[in-house]
Amino acid sequence: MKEIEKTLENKNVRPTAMRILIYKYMAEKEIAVALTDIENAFAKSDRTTLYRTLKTFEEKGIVHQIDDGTSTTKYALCEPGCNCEIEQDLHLHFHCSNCNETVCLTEHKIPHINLPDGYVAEDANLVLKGICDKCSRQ
Amino acid sequence: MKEIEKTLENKNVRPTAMRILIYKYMAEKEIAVALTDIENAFAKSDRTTLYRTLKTFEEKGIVHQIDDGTSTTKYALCEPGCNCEIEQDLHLHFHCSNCNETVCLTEHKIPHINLPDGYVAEDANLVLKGICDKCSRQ
DNA sequence: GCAATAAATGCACTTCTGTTGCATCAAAAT
DNA sequence: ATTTTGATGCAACAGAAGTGCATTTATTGC
Ligand SMILES: [Mn+2]
Ligand SMILES: [Mn+2]
Ligand SMILES: [Zn+2]
Ligand SMILES: [Zn+2]
Repeated sequence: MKEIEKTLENKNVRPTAMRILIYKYMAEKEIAVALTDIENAFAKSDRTTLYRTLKTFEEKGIVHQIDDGTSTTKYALCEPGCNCEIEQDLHLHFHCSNCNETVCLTEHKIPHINLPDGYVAEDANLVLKGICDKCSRQ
Repeated sequence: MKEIEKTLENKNVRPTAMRILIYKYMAEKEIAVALTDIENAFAKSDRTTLYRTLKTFEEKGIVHQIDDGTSTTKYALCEPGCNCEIEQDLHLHFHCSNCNETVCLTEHKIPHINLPDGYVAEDANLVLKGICDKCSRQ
């Protein structure tokens, strides 16, 4: 608990009760979560607050946004040592079409791509879809 | 015009007036288009019809859907010879953060990725974001 | 501690995109 | 010509994202 407070403070985010709860929630899940997931997890919560909390977390490099191809944006805690604010950590993401969960594969970086002349890449998003390890082992 | 009719018929899609217009519109643009783009291009058009037309086109392998990370789904005509219905053509897409246009880079296939044990990939989406050739030459 | 100030939260409401149900219209088959 | 099928148009809905403003809570300077 004190741990989380310190983490937030280190990132210049005031550790309010709600923020600590959200951080804790995300830390316990190993999968990426949507705004609605958090909303459902905390009955007594306001969507806007959660929304703005995630936005703040993202701006301060505490979480990163994931576009997994479903229509809902997901979020996941950044790895310790990740410097999202400064430069993107271009790892890939996996979305399971069976359990609908999305995970960060932080060890798997997006390979460098040679683009046609004139194109300058600044960011990249690679999402693989299929069956995740949990689902395939059943 | 007759060309388009034949193309549609070959894909088992009845060449109605609206469908021919939509196909023509997409063929003239070299960039991926959103439902709203088509809607705006044809004053006298109904969103639902356009929506269902794109859906039909996709099912019949005439267009493919593109998730470029903006909140709106884009569509682009499939290359002649592309067999989307049977197996995905996993080329990459480029989204320009300056002009906001998305293009297919059909020559650039998504590289094979080695996944951790248990993960089975069936589909992949790779979008590069940055400055496109048109914008970088200015 | 207390007033002034700034930040965080909660509520209401809006916009945008995608989607469905159902009635109507047009085309194809018998 | 009648039946049947497919396409279109209107209306309404759902989900996610985002904004404005009032209120509450925390922080700062005195
Ligand atoms: Mn991630
Ligand atoms: Mn494409
Ligand atoms: Zn799974
Ligand atoms: Zn551009």
